[in-house]
This record gives sequence, C-alpha cells and structure tokens, in this order.
Amino acid sequence: MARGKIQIKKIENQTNRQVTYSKRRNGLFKKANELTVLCDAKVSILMLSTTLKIHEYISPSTSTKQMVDQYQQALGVDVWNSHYEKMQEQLRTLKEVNRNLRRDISQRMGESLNDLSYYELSNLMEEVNESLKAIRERKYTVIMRKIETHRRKLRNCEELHTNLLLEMDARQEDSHFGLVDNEGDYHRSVIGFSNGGGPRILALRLQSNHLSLHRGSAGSGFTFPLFD
Amino acid sequence: MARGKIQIKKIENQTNRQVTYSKRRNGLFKKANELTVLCDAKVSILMLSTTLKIHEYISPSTSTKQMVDQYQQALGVDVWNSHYEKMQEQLRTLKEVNRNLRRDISQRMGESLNDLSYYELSNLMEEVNESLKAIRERKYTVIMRKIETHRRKLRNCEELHTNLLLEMDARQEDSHFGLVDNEGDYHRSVIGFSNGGGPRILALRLQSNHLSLHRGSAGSGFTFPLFD
DNA sequence: AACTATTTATAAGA
DNA sequence: TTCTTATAAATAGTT
Repeated sequence: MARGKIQIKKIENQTNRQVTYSKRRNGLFKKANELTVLCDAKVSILMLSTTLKIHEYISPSTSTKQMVDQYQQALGVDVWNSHYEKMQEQLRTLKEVNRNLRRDISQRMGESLNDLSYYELSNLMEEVNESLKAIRERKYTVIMRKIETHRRKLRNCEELHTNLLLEMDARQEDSHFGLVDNEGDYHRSVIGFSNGGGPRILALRLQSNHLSLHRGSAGSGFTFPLFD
Repeated sequence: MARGKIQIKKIENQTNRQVTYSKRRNGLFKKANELTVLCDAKVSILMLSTTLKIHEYISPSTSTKQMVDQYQQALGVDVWNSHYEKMQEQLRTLKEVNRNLRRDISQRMGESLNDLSYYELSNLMEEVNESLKAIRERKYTVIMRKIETHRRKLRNCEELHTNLLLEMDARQEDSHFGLVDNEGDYHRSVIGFSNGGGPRILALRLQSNHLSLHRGSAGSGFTFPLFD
C-alpha cells in the first residue's frame, strides 16, 4: 500500500511481520474507534498474535464482557458453556461425594442406621470397634509420652532443688566468715541454672515446691487412675 | 477521507450514518482479514450498531468462542461472569467442607490421629464409643425384629402344615366314598393358603419341611451363638 | 521511531 | 445498495 504493492499472504520475515502487525493493529484500532464515534456503534476487537500476546480494543461506551454477553444473547450461543458445564459437573460430583461422606460419617456416629441390613450393621460395628482400638492405642501412646516427659522434668527439678539446697547450706555456713566474697558465688550459681537474674529465682523456688508435692503423691511408680 | 475531509464525530444524518457504518465495517473487516493473513494472527471483532444489529469478524483459523476463552484465560479474570464467580465460590466452599468431612471421618476411623491432643483424643474416644453403643443397639433391634418375624412365620407354617395334614387325612378317609365331590374341596382349601395352583403345593411342602428342621435344632427358645 | 512514495479506503455524488 | 472518483488516510520499505 505504499512504496510498492504487497501480496496478502503471510510475511515470512519475522521482524517484518511483527512490525507490520504492530502498525496494522494500530490502524485497525484507529478505524474501529472512528467507526465507534462516527456511527455511534460499539466495537470489540480481540487479537491474538503468534507470540500469544493478546490485544484488545473496546468502544468506550461498553465493555468486552457486555459485548460478549450481548453477542451470546443475540446468537443464542453460550460462549461460556464449556467452562460453565465443566464447573457444573464438578459441583455435581462434589455434592455427591459430600453426601456420601456425610452418610458415612453419620453412620459411624451411630445415626441413620435404619437403612442398614444386619450384615452391614455387623461390618460397621466391627469397623468402629477397630477405630476405637486405634484411638485408644494412640491415646495411650500420647499419655505415655507425656508421663515420660514429666518424669524427666521432675528428675531435673529434683536435681535443681537439691543443688539449690546445697548452695543455701553452703552459703549459710560461709556467711559467718564474710558477705562480700560469697555474694558473687551465690549469683553465679543461680545463674548457672536459670540463666536470668532477679525474678527468676522466685520462679525456680515455686516450681521446685510444686513438683515436690507431686512427687509426694505419686511416688516412684506413677499410677494413672483417670486414664485408660 | 475522500472528496473532502470529515470530522471524527457522530454523523447526525441517519441515512448517511448507516451508509458509512456499512462501508467502514467492510473496510475494518477487510483490514482484519489482511492482518490475519499477513501476520498469522487471530482476530475477533464484534460490532453492535445503533440498530442493535450484531456483526462479527472472526479469523478463519479460530472461533469467537475460542477467542473469548483464550482472552479470559490470559487475563485470568472471570469477573465478568457473576454466575461463574458464584459457582467458583460454591466450589471452594464445597471442597473445604469436603476436606473437613474427610478429616473427621478419617479420625473416626482411627487414622490421622497424630495432630490431636490428649484431650481431643479423649473426646473422640468417648464419641466413638457412644457411636459403637448406638450401632450395637440398632443391631440388637434388627436381630430381635428378625427373630420375631421368623417366629411368626414359623407359627404360620406349622399351622399350615397341621391343616394340610388334616386335609390329607380327611381326603384319604373321604376317598372311599367318591372322588368328584371332594376334589373341589381339596382345591379350595389349598388355594386358601397358597392362592395359586399346581406347583405351589410342592413348594409349600418343601418350605414346611425346611422350617421344621430349623425348629428341631433351635427349640422353642432361640439361641443366637453368632450374634452379639 | 520517522519519513514518504505509493497504495488503499472512503465521502460524496450518482 | 452499489458504482464512481477525488481525495484523505494508511502503510511498505527505507533511513
């Protein structure tokens, strides 16, 4: 159309093609806009290049959505159908699965049993019984681990307590000779256990007390009247 | 653009406007097609005139539906379809519910217990135990009803059997006097129990036999070694 | 991105 | 609507 006529066929030179694409795209959009204004029409253009880039023109008075909606209304063709149908199918399936899950769970909870035969009830009972065993076992594991942890904590605290008592005794004995020297030692020893200062000391004493009460009631071999 | 420059603004003369619309529409479509061929691109044009007529151009290698699908996929926006959005929301919710149900059911089956605390395990165990009780109770109800039904059937059959025997005896006795009169009676009495003819009689006998065997092994008070 | 010779589109008229 | 045609606009090839 300028500096020589061209054949309307694919431009093989890639660079050239992209330049032409860009120029003519602008031309097309400009024409579309002129049409929009001159004729009070609505235009929607979607373009997809070989590089898979999308460009669109849409008349200012409308939107692509509106255009497509009007298009499909006029043509009676649901452009969204494929998506829509897939989603509906998904919804149906999910609802079905959901229903089944609810029925299952309900039966496992001992409800909605009226439709089950004797055979099915037997199977269900067997299964629930197995589940109960599994849960009981897991509970047992958890409580055993807890006990072990507590026992270890207790041993640590006892040790701490003993050490503290020894420290106290030693300090009381030493205090007859002089306060200044031993104040340093006192601090260092406490810090060795609690690695903080001031308020921590009170906390330590309370903890130790608390645990020794436990020890008194439980003895060396624990009993668990509430569990199992 | 010819025979005089024009302003790009709405053409007020209606006829003129429609002529221009038609001409420029063709021009636009021609350009779109050239672009399609020259640059191997895909173009979709939707146009809506003031007279509410829809015109479209679509590159031969694609379809409007496909273009719109690709457009929305590329933009990742489905905002323009409220219905679609609602469905997506629904899907999300359902999936979430589903996940929760699965977790719940899984835990009730004694699986996936690792994340549960001791307290939760206790509650779960209590619940499953309650469920087990409910199922056992239901099972008991079902079996009791079955037994009752069987007992009733048995009683009926015994009665039937007795009546049949009596009939047989009576018939044998009567046969000394004449066959014709009593054949009618015989049929009536059998029909009274089986309301069919011929082959049914054999069936009745077998059933009666079958049940009497049961009675022999179970006695008057049933025992159910397999149940509960 | 800018230029420009040339082609193409099209406004107005028929 | 379509054809004609003078002229505006678009653009291919070049820089």
